[in-house]
Amino acid sequence: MPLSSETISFVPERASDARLPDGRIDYRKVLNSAQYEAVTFGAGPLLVIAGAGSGKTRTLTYRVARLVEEGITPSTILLLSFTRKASQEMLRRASLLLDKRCQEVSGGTFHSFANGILRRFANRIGFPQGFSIIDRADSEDLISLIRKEVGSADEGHTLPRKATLASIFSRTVNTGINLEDIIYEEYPHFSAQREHIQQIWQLYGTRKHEHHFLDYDDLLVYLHRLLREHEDVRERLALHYEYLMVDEYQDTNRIQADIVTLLAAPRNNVMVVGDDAQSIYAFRGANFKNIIDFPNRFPGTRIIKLEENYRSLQPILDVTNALIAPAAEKYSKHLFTRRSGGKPPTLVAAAGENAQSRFIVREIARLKNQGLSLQRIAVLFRASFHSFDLELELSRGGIPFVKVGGFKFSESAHIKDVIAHMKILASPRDRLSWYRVLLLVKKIGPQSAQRIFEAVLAEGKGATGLLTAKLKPKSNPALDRLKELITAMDAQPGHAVAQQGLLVLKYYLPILQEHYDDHPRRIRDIEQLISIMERYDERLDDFLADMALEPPNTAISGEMAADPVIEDRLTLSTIHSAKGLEWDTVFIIWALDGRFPTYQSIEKPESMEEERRLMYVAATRAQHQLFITYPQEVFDRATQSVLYEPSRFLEAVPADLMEHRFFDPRNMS
DNA sequence: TGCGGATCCCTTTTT
DNA sequence: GGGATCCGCA
Repeated sequence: MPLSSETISFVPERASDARLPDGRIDYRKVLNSAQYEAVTFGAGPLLVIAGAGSGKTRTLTYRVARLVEEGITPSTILLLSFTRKASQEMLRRASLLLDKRCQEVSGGTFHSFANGILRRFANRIGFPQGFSIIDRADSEDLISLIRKEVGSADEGHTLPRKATLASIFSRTVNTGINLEDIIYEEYPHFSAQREHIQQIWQLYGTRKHEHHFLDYDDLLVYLHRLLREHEDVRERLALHYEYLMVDEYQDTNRIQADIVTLLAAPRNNVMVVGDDAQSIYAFRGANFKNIIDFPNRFPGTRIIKLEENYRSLQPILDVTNALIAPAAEKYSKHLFTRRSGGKPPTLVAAAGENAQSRFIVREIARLKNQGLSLQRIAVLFRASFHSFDLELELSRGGIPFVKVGGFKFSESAHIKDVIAHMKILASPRDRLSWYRVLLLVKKIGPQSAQRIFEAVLAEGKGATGLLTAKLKPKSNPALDRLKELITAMDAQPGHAVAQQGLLVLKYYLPILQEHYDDHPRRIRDIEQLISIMERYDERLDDFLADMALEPPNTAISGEMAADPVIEDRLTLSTIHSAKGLEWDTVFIIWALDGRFPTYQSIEKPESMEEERRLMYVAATRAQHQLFITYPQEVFDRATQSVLYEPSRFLEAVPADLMEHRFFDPRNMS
């Protein structure tokens, strides 16, 4: 588990410190005046602008405790946050403050909340037999099938790749801008193909509907539609949820803001918390103007600013304030701290990529010798692949780490393969999963897969239809093995999820060994997946929904990362996945112009603003020590150019606020 | 029709 | 360095 030190440093107040004589929590004593005001705010709309490290989580936690303490029924409080982990953590802390009633507070991500509601009202949205959630990879696979059908009849032009198509589609859904305009504005090089793209888009919608698939965006779209078009449902929900709280409001998109508005009316007991300076999800349709517009949506909004920073020492805060100063943000804040002392952050120019990695390894070894535990250190980067070289050096140096963000465990081919076998039992009409399963069988290619799928469908008996369907090549030993698997899984008493997983593993093992040289590692991954399955008993649908909505966010790579015995590990994380967390010591690597900011964003002013906020988010994770490093000269394949300038965002930081160093392992002893 | 090999492309962040 | 695509062979 990627433990942030925040998890560790949160010490629930000792009863004697934090209680009034009558045993109630003494909020005034443990909160500053702005936090206190937010926590004790009564009814109506409330906007809390919470600067980095200003006790945002603390404020939400105490507010939950306070509402429950006042007698509000916990399940009528709805806490929407960015990750399920974040909301669980808040409820856990609230429980420590008050009691376990806080665990009954409703909460989760927008997507998981939507999933729950839509399952209850599936008949209202046209899916009386339910639906399955497809993740980004599934959605790309579906798009890819359609893409092949539509083909590109035009001479010389090629259609965008599946991933690009998926991004275009998601963008139009989440921003509400129509497809043509998205293409013209953001993908002008595909303008000539816009009619084909439009066609794929329409077919994608039809196919999803036929298969009862909802992709991530659909969860929000259908929830929105449900609330808008079924007033009785909206009213029921709005009456049920007396108090709404939304964390990280700066990262919501238009649909999410509308959902909040619909759920809140007419009481409008809605509290949103966020920081416009930390908005980093515009690429997925988030619009930080939501937070600016909140008071317009909810007239009479009380605005509270949390401006005292409890996280970072003054020298770090000086640097982060300088980093964000040039940003065109709307809610101005003046972050200050009473935590003086500490050294200025260090800016390190390394001789090259590997020198940068070696610097990190050397520095971390030094910190560890000084007694700092690895759990309290993180290395942050813009893109997942930026840590590859460092991962090798860390392994070589014997420093255990966990990597968060980027490619996920659940996205790797072998995990998807195993899950596809479970899915064909749960939803036998799922074409994607059938194709995936069938293509793994020897001698079966796309043509046969399609025929077999149609034949099974025609049997109308679920996955076991494969046993009776008449298939062309009469004998195929490999296919017979698949039939045996389906028989065995179907015969599983009660269909215990983990038992089915074990059957799949046994069947899949030879395929895995043939396909991958690194099968031992992949087998371990699957075993880990099976241990996750054990938590679900016989609830296969829940398991599959959770794998799509809340997959484990840690990427497994390398021996060190996979060893469960080692507790104290360094965290490697994308900046996006580090949001909301904090560590004693933070390293930001690849602060090199062209990498961070990425070369893709350099020509786009809005993207550059977002990159700047990312740098701000990264730097504000540090409590006591901050290192920013960049390799001095690197050849970049993508742009065919040499990158050598430090990140332009560093120009905003006066030279005397940082200590400047140069590192070349060849010149060191 | 399946499959392996060669070649040309682009390479971010996540629910 | 990986995916999409094309081509030739079984």
